[in-house]
Amino acid sequence: MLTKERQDLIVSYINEKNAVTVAELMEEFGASAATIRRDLAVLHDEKRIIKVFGGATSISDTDVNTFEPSVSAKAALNIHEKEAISKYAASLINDDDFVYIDSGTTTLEMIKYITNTRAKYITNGIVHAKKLLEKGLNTMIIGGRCKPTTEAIIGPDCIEGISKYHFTKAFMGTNGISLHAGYTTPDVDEALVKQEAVKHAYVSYILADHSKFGKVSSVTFAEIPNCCIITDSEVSKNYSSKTIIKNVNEEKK
Amino acid sequence: MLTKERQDLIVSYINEKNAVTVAELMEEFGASAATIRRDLAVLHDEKRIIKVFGGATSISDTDVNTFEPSVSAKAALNIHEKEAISKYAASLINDDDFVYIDSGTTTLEMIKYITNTRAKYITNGIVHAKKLLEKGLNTMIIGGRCKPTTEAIIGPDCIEGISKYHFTKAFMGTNGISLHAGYTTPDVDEALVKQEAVKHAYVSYILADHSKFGKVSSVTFAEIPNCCIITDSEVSKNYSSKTIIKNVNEEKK
DNA sequence: TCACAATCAATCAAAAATAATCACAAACAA
DNA sequence: TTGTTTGTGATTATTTTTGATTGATTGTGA
Repeated sequence: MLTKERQDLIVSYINEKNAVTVAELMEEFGASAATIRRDLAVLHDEKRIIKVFGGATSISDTDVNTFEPSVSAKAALNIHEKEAISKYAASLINDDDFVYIDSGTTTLEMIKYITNTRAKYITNGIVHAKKLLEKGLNTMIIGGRCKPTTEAIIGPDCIEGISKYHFTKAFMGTNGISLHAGYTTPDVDEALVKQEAVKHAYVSYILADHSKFGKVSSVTFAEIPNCCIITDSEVSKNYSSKTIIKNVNEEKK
Repeated sequence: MLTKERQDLIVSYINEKNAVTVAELMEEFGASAATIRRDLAVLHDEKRIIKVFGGATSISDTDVNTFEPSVSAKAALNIHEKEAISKYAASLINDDDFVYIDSGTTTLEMIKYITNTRAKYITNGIVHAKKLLEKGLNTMIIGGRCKPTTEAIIGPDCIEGISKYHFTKAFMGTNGISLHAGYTTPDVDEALVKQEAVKHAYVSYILADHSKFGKVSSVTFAEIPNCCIITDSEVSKNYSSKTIIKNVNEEKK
């Protein structure tokens, strides 16, 4: 049997079973443990499966408890909520807007629904820039150091780059929203970038589903009143007294 | 049996079976292993099958890479030459180098072969940045306007960004090399970016297969003596008198 | 906490597969 | 005819894959 063939079959097998042990795969394919482990290692690198201690699991079976899941794994969470939020956010873009799009999965989802081709777009997400380009939009990217896990652009060069511009609208992701800590994110470098972006935007929108409320991450990048929150369901009135809250479910009715 | 005829049959056979070994094809077509392998190599270059260790698989069951450049058709030309050039170029990178990687398909190919994880990398290609990140390399990206077709970053912000840095090595692509017009490219904006990159690099390497020689495109971005050409076969001695020419075929001996 | 078992990564040698080279034969052109 | 090109098979050195071994790491239960 071809090496490639066996690896393809292993992926199918794992996707069907959702989780398998090395011993199980040895039995199934008649190969040694070393070979199976090597296969799992390359398939893991190719992001076709997820290698775990003792075996492997399919990609869709994501682990929700990781500190900061990789872009692909994280994207699976709260799909419907994100979709509604993203669609509404995209509809806010007008002609002649100069739009900043923050890195992150929520804002990436939003790009799918952007229809305005007359606005100008700028982002610090590598994947975001590519998606914008594929839609034929007028796209710019901020320069700087690239963070491996989230594929976001960060660092002093990035902040300096942002400081030259003045956006009419900024669409931001966040990891936590709380009354006393404001908008927070786990990475200090990303927080600095977000902070600068919000500072240079006429209006900043925070895209966040209900699960983000009450959470606090390591670093604050903006205070609650500085941004307009776009979320999917009712939240504490404490937030609405300080900023405009667009409840997407209500909007759709 | 005609060579061409046999190759067509091999493609059909592989498409039907999805994956076959060389031994299987020897049996089926009564040819030697050498002949079968030659056929597979040809068919692989023609993108009609995918050659793997031990045999071949059909094109259809390839993993759909979500981030492949749409230029795949164009990229099929001069595969072996580009591969040899790319490998050699990648081998030039040392620890502590600050490497600029120009946008374009040749330099994208080169990233595959980069092994040095201690060097720092910076690029104006969006896909390039993503590939570098996926390899776990220390990656930066230049900011600026994004050009839709080539997914390259260009414009005044890009040039200003480059001007802040000093690269130890720059790896550049080109559309034409000629004695009187120097290195040329069709797009004015891209030319300006390339010009600035060469200006800020201690050594600039031009990656170009033999087909680029004698060609002239719209805009010149550097003169012949300013860069070191890495190419695949002998070219006019007029070039070698003005710069170092690394003949990859000779290098391999 | 500890010990123990299971699992893993690194290494090595053997086997399999490959690429490069050579020589031969058939097809072709002058 | 003669010389050249093209395809083929055999040979050989190199590369890839594989399974076994070993020492390190991880998870489990006392």
